[in-house]
Amino acid sequence: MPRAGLTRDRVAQEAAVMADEVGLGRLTLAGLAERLGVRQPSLYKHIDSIASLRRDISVQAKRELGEVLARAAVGRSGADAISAMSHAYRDWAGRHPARYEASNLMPAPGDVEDETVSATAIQVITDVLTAYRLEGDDAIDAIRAFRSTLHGFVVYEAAGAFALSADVDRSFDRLVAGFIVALGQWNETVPPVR
Amino acid sequence: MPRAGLTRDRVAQEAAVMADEVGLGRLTLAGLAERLGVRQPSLYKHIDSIASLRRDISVQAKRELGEVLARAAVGRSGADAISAMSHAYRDWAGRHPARYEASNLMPAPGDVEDETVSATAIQVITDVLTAYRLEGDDAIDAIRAFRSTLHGFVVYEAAGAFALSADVDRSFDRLVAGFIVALGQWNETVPPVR
DNA sequence: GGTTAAAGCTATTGACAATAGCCGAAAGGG
DNA sequence: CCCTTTCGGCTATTGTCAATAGCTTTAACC
Repeated sequence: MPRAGLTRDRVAQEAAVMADEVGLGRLTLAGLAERLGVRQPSLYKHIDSIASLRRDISVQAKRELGEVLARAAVGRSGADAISAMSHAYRDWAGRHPARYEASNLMPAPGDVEDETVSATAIQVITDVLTAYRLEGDDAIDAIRAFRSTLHGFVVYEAAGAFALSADVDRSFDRLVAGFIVALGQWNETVPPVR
Repeated sequence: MPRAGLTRDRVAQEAAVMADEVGLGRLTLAGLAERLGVRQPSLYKHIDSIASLRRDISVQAKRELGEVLARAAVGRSGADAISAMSHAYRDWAGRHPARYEASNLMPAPGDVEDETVSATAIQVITDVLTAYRLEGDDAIDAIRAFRSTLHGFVVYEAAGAFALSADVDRSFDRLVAGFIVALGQWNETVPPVR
């Protein structure tokens, strides 16, 4: 029996491909092993557990998404950068549903690599919002709002929750435009103390 | 062996409670049966499958959420109603994480009860946005944006993704305030044709 | 070429959903 | 009030998972 030449990266890579095809929740070691031409227990020479495999997919996905966002924002600023980044985000999530889902898994406390790559991806967003001269908590609020807005839309779209006939592309354009409008008045939107 | 007096509703009710405690993905029939004082196979006298149980939780959750939203909006209109509904939404989701997750499951095609209760919950949102005199696709875009905004925030908050020190309540207030600002200029935010 | 670590394998376990088939409890009609 | 019938429990079992134990073979290095 010749060796299959697997590595931890190779296994995670194929796992991501399989997950995007069948869904992250339907990723099984038996199925993955078959794709890799190997028996199921053999995978444990390369992974610690299926949880650790999902973590590897997550780290890889965060890295990819961060790069996609950075590439979309390069050479642009302000509303232009936000719009470009938003569309790159939605596009990537749509083409890689399971990777996208995995990219939203929180790092385990103490997992430095995962924490680093997560922070790096978020930093791209932070940098783009900097053009609006937001600082401190104002900036944090804006980043949280931006991420929430994109995430909610992408999740609902992936779930097929936008069933009506209205054009989903147009809805997304308006969502982004609306967020940019809100951002332009961000300092005037501080709600009354409650 | 005296009868436990179970019904399909009673099982779904307890399942929702258990799911909120341990997570929807960790809901098991063994655990549920133990809570109900019954052996695991006995549950099949009341449910068809664990998928159908999740569907029952989903229907129940959609009904509850719809009622919560309707109650929050009653006697209010415009920005006031949107704000009240938003806070009721986040509050309910925070107190019932698994029910909330279940409430976002899509109805199976042809499941009339599920489709009805889903539509009813969304209708509450539609009614509130009506105050902004949005019609047709404009209204659909606004509803999609509103749902996306709330959902994204609630999901990230539940996942613990807002780890920084900044006050999450304040971030949510500003998110809602920002959406209301965007809504006020909704007709001016039609993006250029791309 | 011999040693050894790594990478594959079979066999097995334990958790889980699900099915089959039995048996006692409760409900209703004569 | 008993007899029948239905229905809600039960035990036993299966198939699919992830995961572990322990063996064998490959290939890398001296």
